[in-house]
Formats: sequence, C-alpha cells, structure tokens
Amino acid sequence: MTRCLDSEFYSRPTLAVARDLVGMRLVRTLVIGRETIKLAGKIVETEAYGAADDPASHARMGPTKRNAVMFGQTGRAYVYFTYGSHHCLNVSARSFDENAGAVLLRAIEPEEGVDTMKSLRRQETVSFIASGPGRLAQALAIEMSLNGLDMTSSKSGVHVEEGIRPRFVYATPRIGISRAVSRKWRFVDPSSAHLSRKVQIKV
DNA sequence: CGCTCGATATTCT
DNA sequence: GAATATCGAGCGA
Repeated sequence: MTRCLDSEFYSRPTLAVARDLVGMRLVRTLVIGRETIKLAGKIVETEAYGAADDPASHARMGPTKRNAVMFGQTGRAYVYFTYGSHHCLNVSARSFDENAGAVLLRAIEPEEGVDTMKSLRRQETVSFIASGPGRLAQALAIEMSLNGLDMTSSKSGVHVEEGIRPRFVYATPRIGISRAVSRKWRFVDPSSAHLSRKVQIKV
C-alpha cells in the first residue's frame, strides 16, 4: 500500500509543494454502480499559484465564491471551470504564513486505466491524453462537484500517492498568464514526453 | 508544422 | 464590456 500524501505534505510553501508533486502519482477512483475503476498516472507538470502577492493567481483579489478553497484547509481539490468549456484541477497548498495557495496539476503520464481515459477524452492518441489542465481534468472525469474534496484521504475519489521523484525538475514560467510572467513557478519532469508544452531550453 | 479563431462561465473593471 | 491558470478545428506553407 502506497502512502497517500497527507496534510503535512500540503502544509508547506506552495512552491515547494508544486515542485515536490512532480513524480508523484495522481489517482482517481470512479465508482460506477458496482464497479470501481481506478485511473492513475505520474504527475509530470505543475504550477504554483499564490495569494495577494501573486498577480496571476485567482486569489489575488481575496476570497470569492470560486476561489474559496484556496483560502481553506490544505490538501483539498480546487476545481474551476474556465473558458466556458474546461475544468482544471488544483490542490490547495500553503505554509502557515501564506493565506492562500494552490497547485495546478497540468499533466500526467497515464499508467492505469488508459482505456477509460481515452473514452472519457474521446481520443485514441495516448501520448497527450492527459497533457494540459483541461485534458487532464477530462481524462480523469473531474467536474465541479469535486470542488473542496479532501485529497488527503484515498477514499475521497481523488488523491496523490508517494512516487519516485526525478533527481531534479525544471522551473519555467507559467503557461497562459499575462501577469508575473517572469516568475518560474511551473515545474516539469525533464525526462517526460507528456508535457502540455515543450520546455524552452535557453541556448 | 505554426498560426488564427471560436466556444462561452466566471470574475473583474 | 473585457479578460481569462484552454482546447481543438481549420487553414496555409
């Protein structure tokens, strides 16, 4: 039995949590009638989002109905709907001296339940089946009803297990934002071929 | 391959 | 009214 990451793990600086989640294993448990389906994959890409001091964060203006989870207990699923068609999955994480924070899960390498992910995505191409926050959410059947879910329990439906982390991770600017572009708060597994975008290597 | 554009909920101005 | 933590279709080279 692999250890489920607990609130101690998530109650650390958001940046550290985002970095350390790379290499961990994201697990989604779907119960359909009498059947239990397990979907899982290695996290290969994350982004950290902070509080008032982070102009790119949903939490920058203070708590609202949408971002409330970022201000609550750590280790909770922060799910939001964006661009009118996509869900994104985050996990709340912060140290005690920060008042909001979350880590956006951007990409996994599918390991278990690949066929179910394909049918949820309506795609056959496996290489990018869960690469990109919208695709990841669709491949794992993430919806608004999961917002606020306790991810520190393996019974909740979504949790993260201990995994083998790479020796180091790349830190790059976050994707799709226009403020605080220079902050390198995106973390990727250097050896993964399943990233939502290729890492720009400086020459 | 790379670029443009439409979809369209939620929040901000 | 404008922007957005996105994706995929359509088009041209």
